[in-house]
Amino acid sequence: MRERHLVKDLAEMQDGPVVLGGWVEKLRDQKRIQFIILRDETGDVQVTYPRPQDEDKLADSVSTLTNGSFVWIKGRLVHDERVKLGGLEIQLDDLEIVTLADPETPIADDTSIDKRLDWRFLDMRRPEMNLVFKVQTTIEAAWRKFWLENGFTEIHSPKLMASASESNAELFKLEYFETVAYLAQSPQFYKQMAMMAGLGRIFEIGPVFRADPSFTSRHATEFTSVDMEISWIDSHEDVMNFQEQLMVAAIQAVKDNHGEEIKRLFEVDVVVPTRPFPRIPLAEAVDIVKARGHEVVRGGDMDPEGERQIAAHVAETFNHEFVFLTDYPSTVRPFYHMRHEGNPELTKSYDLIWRGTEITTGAQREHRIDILIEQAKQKGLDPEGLKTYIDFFRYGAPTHGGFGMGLLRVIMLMLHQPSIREVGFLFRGPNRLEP
RNA sequence: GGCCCUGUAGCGCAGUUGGUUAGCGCGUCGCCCUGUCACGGCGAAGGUCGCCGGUUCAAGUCCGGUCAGGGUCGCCA
Repeated sequence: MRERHLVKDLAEMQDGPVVLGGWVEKLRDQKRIQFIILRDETGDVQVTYPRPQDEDKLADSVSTLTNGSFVWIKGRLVHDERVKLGGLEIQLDDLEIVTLADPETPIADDTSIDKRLDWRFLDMRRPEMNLVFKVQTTIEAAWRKFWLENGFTEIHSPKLMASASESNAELFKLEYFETVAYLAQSPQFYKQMAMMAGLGRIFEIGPVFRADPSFTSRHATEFTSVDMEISWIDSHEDVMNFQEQLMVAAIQAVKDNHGEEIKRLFEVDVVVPTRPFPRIPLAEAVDIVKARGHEVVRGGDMDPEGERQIAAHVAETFNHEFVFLTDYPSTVRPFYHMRHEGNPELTKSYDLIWRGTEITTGAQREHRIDILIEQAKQKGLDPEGLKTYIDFFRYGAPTHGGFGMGLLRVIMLMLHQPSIREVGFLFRGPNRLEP
């Protein structure tokens, strides 16, 4: 493989010969001097070529360049205060055109997100987009580091299933030889299975699918779910405690590695949250929101405006961007959430809200098979249809709990972006299967 | 799926009460330009006004339908 220098390293290098590979961001083609703004995945640099005489092949070659063309540049690095772009430039010695680009691009920086998604590979040449995926990589690495240091095992659960993992709604159905299969909408049952398998602590980062015709800035039909499950917990408080540490680890890592660049490109200050995060029982949160003038109409659950209101309350009262809403009513939670001892109306569950957007649902799970079956029946589910799942609990089960978190929502909120579409590699929604 | 909004050049937009040849900025192309850096100057190309139908002497403009997109709600992560 041909060695090349990266633009981001040039500032620290001494003047001398360099080789760069990248694409033409802008060509300023004057009669006597030519400037190429060259970009690679790490930054922009000016390449300069003063035409030595009227007839010059290299200058003619530069003139053929179009924006977006991929090229090799051979030249000499020169630090020069005149150059506003980083105080340095490359004096061009040789140009190799790898591929010329069509001169007119179908999108520009101010193009709406939907058209930019059509041409995502062009959109992602923007430094902001490059940074988004570096941030994502840093977040996942921080989580993995935390998990590995705390004795977790990684699992990869199947995404093809014979039946629904939770409800029959929102399921994608597909042909499967002589029968049908469904795409997993959650690894929920499998990560619980791992507890009964004695794995103790597990995590999974993987795709999930929801056939939900939802048109909002924070929903997709396929997205990456971050899941964790742990045994031997006393309550959902133990799960929240782990999640806090994960969020702090990720945000600290992003701040350390990309804080300045995020400030420069997104004008966002990355704020590492303090622990513990505020915790508010849901019933109390509903009252707080009501006192602020927003009546939550749906029975005992929080609506999006309520989540924004409670986030505003928490920001004012605790100066905190996160809040755990805890102890949701059993009416709005799935059958496998454990209920409070002595109060079956409430579950040992929580949602994590970050700046007004829900990013996580977590809970202690019901591990006692007879109670689990009873709760399924109360939800109108047929235990026969859940046989594979319920059998997990038949041969001994530890107490356990966990959570699922939307990766794109975390990144969207981290970078203060208006939509998960801005921060995903490619978006999948009810109206989008391409590219 | 409900409600609201938007579809006009490659991109972002303007278009008056329905009235001649549909404009502006960016981009693209051509010529000029010795250090530009949002380079600059001069010029040019580029349009089935989302689509179908209706009203009218006349529709980008009004009406109906339809398609696409956005926001929001429901639902969730």
